[in-house]
Amino acid sequence: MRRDIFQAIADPTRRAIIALIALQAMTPNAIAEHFDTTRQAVSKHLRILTECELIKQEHKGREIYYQLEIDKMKEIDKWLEQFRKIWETRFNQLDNLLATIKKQKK
Amino acid sequence: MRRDIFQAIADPTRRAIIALIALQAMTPNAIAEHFDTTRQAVSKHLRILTECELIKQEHKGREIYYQLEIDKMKEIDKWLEQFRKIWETRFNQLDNLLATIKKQKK
DNA sequence: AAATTGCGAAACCGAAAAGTTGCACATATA
DNA sequence: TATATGTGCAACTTTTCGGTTTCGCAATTT
Repeated sequence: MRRDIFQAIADPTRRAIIALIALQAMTPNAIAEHFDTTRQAVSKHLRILTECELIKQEHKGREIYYQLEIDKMKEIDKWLEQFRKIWETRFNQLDNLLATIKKQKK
Repeated sequence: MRRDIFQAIADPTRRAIIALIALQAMTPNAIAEHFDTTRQAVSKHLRILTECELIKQEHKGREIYYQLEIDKMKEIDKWLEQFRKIWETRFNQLDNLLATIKKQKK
């Protein structure tokens, strides 16, 4: 079982679950109500998300609330960093180009 | 065939390819040299990446250079935005908390 | 023109993933 | 204590995925 964040967010249902509990912690049943699949299927997604520590449980009596581990999401952001550098550089280059053109017009 | 960016970056080889050609456009053969798989396997990954427009081709004679569509990467960044808001808010809350404690000490 | 090179596409295979069904277990309620 | 509720887990099935092999085609090179 590969179990990294990127594989975890590859599934659209899991992305929806993440977005859902980002707003507020929810129980599996409550989460499942938002989807067309069975509770067990959702439960499986929750297990996968838990395994890669994107979410965590909080037991309250017989209910289990799942909440987002927002810090883990930063790892995706961290990976994006290398590309952000590139697109910012390109933007700056464009910026410089525009500045040069402006200067030439004077 | 689902073919979205998140599914595309789920595979570690594809992420490596993306990082590789982010630096400079490369041909399939050149890319394949960096991996332990066959050229055809890499070619398949390239097709998937092309289909979701994360990379694009540039034909030069019989060679095809693949280059990153950096703008498409921004879509991941865009998705992250909703969570960035959350972690920045939490950071500010922590900040406020610390400020309050500091004030109380006075 | 013939051989070589760079490449994509199709067919096939094994492994992994996603979903369903059925069950077990703990907590709460009657 | 018996029953209902909230949940996870294991077994099974179907689908998807990543890889290899084989082939075909176009652009070079000889």
